[in-house]
Amino acid sequence: MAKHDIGFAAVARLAGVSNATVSNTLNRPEIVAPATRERVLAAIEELDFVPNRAAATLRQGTNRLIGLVIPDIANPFYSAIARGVTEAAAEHGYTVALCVSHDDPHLELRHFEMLAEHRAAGALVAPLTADASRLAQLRRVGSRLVLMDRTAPEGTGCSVAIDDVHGGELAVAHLLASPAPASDRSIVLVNGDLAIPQCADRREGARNAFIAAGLDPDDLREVTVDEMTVDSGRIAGRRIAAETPRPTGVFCTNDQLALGVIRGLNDGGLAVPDEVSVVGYGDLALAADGRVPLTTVEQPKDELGRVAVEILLAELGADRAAHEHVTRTLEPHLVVRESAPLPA
Amino acid sequence: MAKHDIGFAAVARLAGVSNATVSNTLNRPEIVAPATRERVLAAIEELDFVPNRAAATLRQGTNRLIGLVIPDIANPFYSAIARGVTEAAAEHGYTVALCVSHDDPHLELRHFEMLAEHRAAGALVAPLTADASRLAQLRRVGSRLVLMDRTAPEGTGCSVAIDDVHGGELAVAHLLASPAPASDRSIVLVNGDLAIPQCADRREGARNAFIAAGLDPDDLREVTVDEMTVDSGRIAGRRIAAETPRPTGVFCTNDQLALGVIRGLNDGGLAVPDEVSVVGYGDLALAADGRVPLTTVEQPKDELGRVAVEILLAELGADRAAHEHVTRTLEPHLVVRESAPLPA
DNA sequence: TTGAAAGCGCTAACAG
DNA sequence: CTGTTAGCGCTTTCAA
Repeated sequence: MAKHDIGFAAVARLAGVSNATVSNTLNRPEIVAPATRERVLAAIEELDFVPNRAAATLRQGTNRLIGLVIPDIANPFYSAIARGVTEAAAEHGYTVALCVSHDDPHLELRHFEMLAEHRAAGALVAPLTADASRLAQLRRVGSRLVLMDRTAPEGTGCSVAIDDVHGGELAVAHLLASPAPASDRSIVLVNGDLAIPQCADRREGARNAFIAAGLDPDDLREVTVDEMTVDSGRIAGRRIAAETPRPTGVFCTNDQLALGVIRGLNDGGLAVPDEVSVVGYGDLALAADGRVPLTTVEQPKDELGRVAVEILLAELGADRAAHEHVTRTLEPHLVVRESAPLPA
Repeated sequence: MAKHDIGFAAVARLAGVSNATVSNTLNRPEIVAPATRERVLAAIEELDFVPNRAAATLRQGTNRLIGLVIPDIANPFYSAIARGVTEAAAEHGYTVALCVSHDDPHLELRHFEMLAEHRAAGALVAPLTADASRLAQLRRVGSRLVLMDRTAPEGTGCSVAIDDVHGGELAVAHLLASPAPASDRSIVLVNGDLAIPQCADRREGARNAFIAAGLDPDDLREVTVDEMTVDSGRIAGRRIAAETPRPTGVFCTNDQLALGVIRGLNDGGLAVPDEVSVVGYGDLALAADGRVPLTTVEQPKDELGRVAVEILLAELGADRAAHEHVTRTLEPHLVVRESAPLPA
């Protein structure tokens, strides 16, 4: 990279010091006499010297590199996390290695091997499937891991997650709060596979909202879709429009689904929000700009990424043995838009 | 990362070979006798040995690491590129360092310094602003660069771009092709700042379409917005709805703008596509799912990323001096949806 | 086909 | 506060 590869030796010679002093000016400037420091810095400038991190990594056994392992960078949920991660990492002088797993265990493992070869300081992982054995496999690599958007089982490691139970509760409480008495309301939950922890949590929150309102959670009507996409949402929306009693509110566990449901409801002759309110989840960019701006639960994705970095760095600082695993939970917020306005 | 840091020496001892042979087994297996190779591999397995890339990098002076430098990873255009880049890089055994510049020249420079310290093989850069001096500064770092979504000036380096002139032409040709004779049509271009090369190119394409249809390009009506957002689009849409003659088609140079324009047009009492057709640009996820599915120009973003990686790797393979700079141009495609349907 | 040996550039004791 | 020194683990001639 640097033209003619210059090392500490050349800088030291030009500055008239030893290379230990060059190292110190770079890594612990405070212990170097100001005058010496100036001379070294001048020599560095003069020679266009670029320190070689590979050498430092080799010597120290660890690299200021963090792996970010996610299923898909084009998915806005993950790319928002990635933004938080890159910002926080840059602030701390760490480089981020972007590893996209496409949720392929083989690929994911290869990424971990690469990170290990680079002697990465650790990795932030957002696994799509909860497969415990895979996570165990990951930890086996020995690297420090922080799980994102998933809670690590009992002291197996650090993690940051979003409180989806609370998010589900916010959504349904809002649907229940509208003018008519709660008992007259009929709410439908459109959800994905309950094996996905997020789906199960959001449902639990929805049921909690019923309980808090003095209703029987089993009165929550549920529709399950195979894929959490606009298209399946639309099909679900049509079906819901045809059912009786006509629902007063629909909570979809993601925004794509909600967008589809609104269309499906419209297809079936129901107006949103005039006849039915719809709440989504996730607050994707498309939420605000759909045919009806979506009321949705906003997840602090940026913060999730930032916090993951901070937890990892804290873990690195701690004594290997002394370290207590940390689990942080972030709170989502309701963003009220037209698809489910505030009660009048 | 590896438990107790094992090196070639330990593997060599266990396999009863020298460490040169271990190195060869890993890097040039074909020159090692099969029996020997087996023994080495077994020892590696046995010891859970993870090679140390820092050592290799130190020795070789270069790292199998590619920097991806973009203004914003949460922007779907860039995250789509990132997907192509990570896929292609992984296929070639390269690691991707994600560097988000927020279009801050300082930050960008710091990222380049980091890449240089890591002895990265090169960097793929998508600069938001075309500032030539900044690009020159980047090349000064000495690293191999490939510009993305921008054409490198005359032999200054490699680049991959999308043919936005052609894209603009596709969009307006489609608007002009609808049933009524071309001469009865009135087209409005809603565009951002012409100082942005993409905006200028798309406009040029739009004018080319007029010429191709035998019309005077100066008859293309133009509206310029400050920001290319949904909100400014909406304002522009309202203004356009109030103008006479009423336009038959509107071409917006990005999808956010198009979404806003549709709303603004609706606000002004014009139905899309019944009274006015609207074409966007970019084919973001939100294009398909807005209030009216958007006809738009799809940019091959994934491919842009993949091609950038390939160009970089080709450049690395070539002799430093012998290398000819490569400029590739990718063709966009029109995706026809409801906002501007095919002529009946 | 395999081995011996010389560093790559940096850090971290330790001594001065 | 600064210098000396001994590697970190790998690649790469050069010989055998």
